[in-house]
Amino acid sequence: MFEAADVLDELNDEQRRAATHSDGPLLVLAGAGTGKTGTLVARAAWLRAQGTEASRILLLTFTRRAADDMLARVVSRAAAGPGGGLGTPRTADERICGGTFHAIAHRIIRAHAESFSLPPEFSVIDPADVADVLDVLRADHGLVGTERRAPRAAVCADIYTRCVNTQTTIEDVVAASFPWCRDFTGQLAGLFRAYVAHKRGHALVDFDDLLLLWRAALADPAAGAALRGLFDAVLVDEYQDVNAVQAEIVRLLRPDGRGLTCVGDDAQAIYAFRGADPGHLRALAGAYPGLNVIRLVRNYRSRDSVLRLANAVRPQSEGLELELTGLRGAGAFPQLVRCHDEATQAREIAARVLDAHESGRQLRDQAVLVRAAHHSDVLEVELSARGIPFVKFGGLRFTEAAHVKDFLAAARVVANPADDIGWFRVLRLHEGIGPTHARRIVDALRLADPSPLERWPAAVEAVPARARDAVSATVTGLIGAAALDRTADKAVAILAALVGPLRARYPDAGPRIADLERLADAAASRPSLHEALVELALDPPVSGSDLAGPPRLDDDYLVISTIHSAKGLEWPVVHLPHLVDGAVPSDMALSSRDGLAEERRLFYVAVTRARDELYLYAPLRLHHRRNGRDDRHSYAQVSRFLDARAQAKCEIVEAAPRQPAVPRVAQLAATVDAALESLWGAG
DNA sequence: GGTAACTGGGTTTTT
DNA sequence: CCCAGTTACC
Repeated sequence: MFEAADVLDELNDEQRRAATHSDGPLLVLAGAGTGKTGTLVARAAWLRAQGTEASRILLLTFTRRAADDMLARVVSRAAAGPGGGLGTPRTADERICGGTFHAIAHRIIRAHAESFSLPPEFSVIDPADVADVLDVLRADHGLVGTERRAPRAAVCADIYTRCVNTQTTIEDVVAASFPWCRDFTGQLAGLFRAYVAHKRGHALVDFDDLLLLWRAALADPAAGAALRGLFDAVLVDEYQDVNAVQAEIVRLLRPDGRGLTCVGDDAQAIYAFRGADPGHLRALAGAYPGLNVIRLVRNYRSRDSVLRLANAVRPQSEGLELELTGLRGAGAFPQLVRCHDEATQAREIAARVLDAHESGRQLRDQAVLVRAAHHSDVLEVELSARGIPFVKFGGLRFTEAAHVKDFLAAARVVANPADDIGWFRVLRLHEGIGPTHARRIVDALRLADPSPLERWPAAVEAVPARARDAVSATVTGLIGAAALDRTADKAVAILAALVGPLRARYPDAGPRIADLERLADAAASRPSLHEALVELALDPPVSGSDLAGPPRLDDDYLVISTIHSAKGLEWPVVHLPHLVDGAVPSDMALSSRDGLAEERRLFYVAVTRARDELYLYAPLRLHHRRNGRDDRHSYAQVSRFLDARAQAKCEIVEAAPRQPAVPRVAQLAATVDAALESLWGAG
């Protein structure tokens, strides 16, 4: 049914050794652009050719996009031969089980909710919801700012998730990463206990719980054997970005290492801030004595000129050294454009984007990669002014927009009436309902007891008179939605229930409601509202245009992305702005050694996204919004990562500010004021 | 007492 | 743009 030979023919020797490695544990150290994805796809294909059923191969990836990409490639090779097949598989046994750790964990937990004694209607809450829960509980635990400033809810949530993902005690996490919260360690412990109890009482599951529950089920003597037995082979991509819990899940899935393949590159570890630790990659050799290590160093992506800079920037790491060798010829030197200020930088980028476009590149062959989402603000204005279309990835997400959160909260209430955070948000949407009233109403519903919806007629007494009609209408609408069967009908009914309060709340309600109509459409195609909600929480649309439907093939636009979101991707032309200390590396990371090391890896990831042309920009005068007038700008240094050795691999260009076309006029405002004075008359 | 409206200061990266 | 803190209204 399937020819592995075709796939293997396209591989080099090391790749083929990795793809056809027999049974024991395998670690593939794959530098950037060395064909890691192709190798993993080939390995999955080879395993199938050896007789492993597709559904018994588990592929764990870092993003949903990476999983879909690889699954499609495996299938297209099997179903349509090399190069063919755009469709996704329809038959279950053709399908490899693939996704992020969180998505797979969710799938397993949802399927076995009863075995894990979870209510089947449990809600999955995102980090913002976690902060909302903590914000409510905070008051009971001596964490409201009175004499000394207590950590805010979002900070508490960060500490909590850090403890979980690194499996470290509060004392150690606070001491290492949140020293200003040291005085509150005791209160935080109480808060976290209450938070866990609250989640269990209201059928809430957060992102961390998904991993913890999967791990606990795997560690259970009875359930573990059954869950392990679901798979014969486990392939893990981007292993340098796993956290302690994920590493243990992998261990529990393949305790003896048979059928385990991990792929990673510790120079590309960029998720320490959320508990990932490339130490788990290095620890694999100790965990599996028979571990086979294969290095991929032949780079198929970038020109030598780009690779020379990449190698100069790449951090050194003990034991896992790796120097990339190019195969695509020399290429032009990367340009380092020293810009007078940010406006100059924006003009220089726009000019080079247009140059490349005129010499035959499509806009979508180019990307601008930034450290922080707001780094492209000035550029976006410049691009709009010049009529250059662009799409932005990363940064603020569609699901973080207020009205989207409102809709998701209402949908969660319908799916899981015990979801107090959802109730809270829906109630507060109404005029005249603040935190206190919302809490009273939620208390009156007694969500922890069975069937809170039936208690609504009594709870309505807790609504202040002037808001009663509006709130009643909304809740009645939601109760009606809960009674419907089809997902599509539910979604429509939920939106209908919200239209009134949304119009009252938002002056620009029209476009917001239009957004939600598309969201309701998207949710309607899912088998259940539950699945739709979790998919949205776990894998939110990355840009507002995502829900507008697939982009037309003739649409051409420049990509703007955070470096984090650009991981694993490549473009023929890459522009890297803001290469000054304070931005790259971020000033948030300057104080710690580890932080700085991660920033360097991030820069390495950015540089290695480029295939042919790489442009680096350093705006040397930055504006600041300060209260004082004197302090309008400061001077920046070219990023410390672009030291003399790295700059030697670049062509250096000076970009001066545009000369003003009109001569400077002194005291212009004084002239105007004097003219105005004549209007006020002689007093 | 509880809410809305205003103001001033701050902003990393994401499953 | 979003949050916290303050003030002014019901």
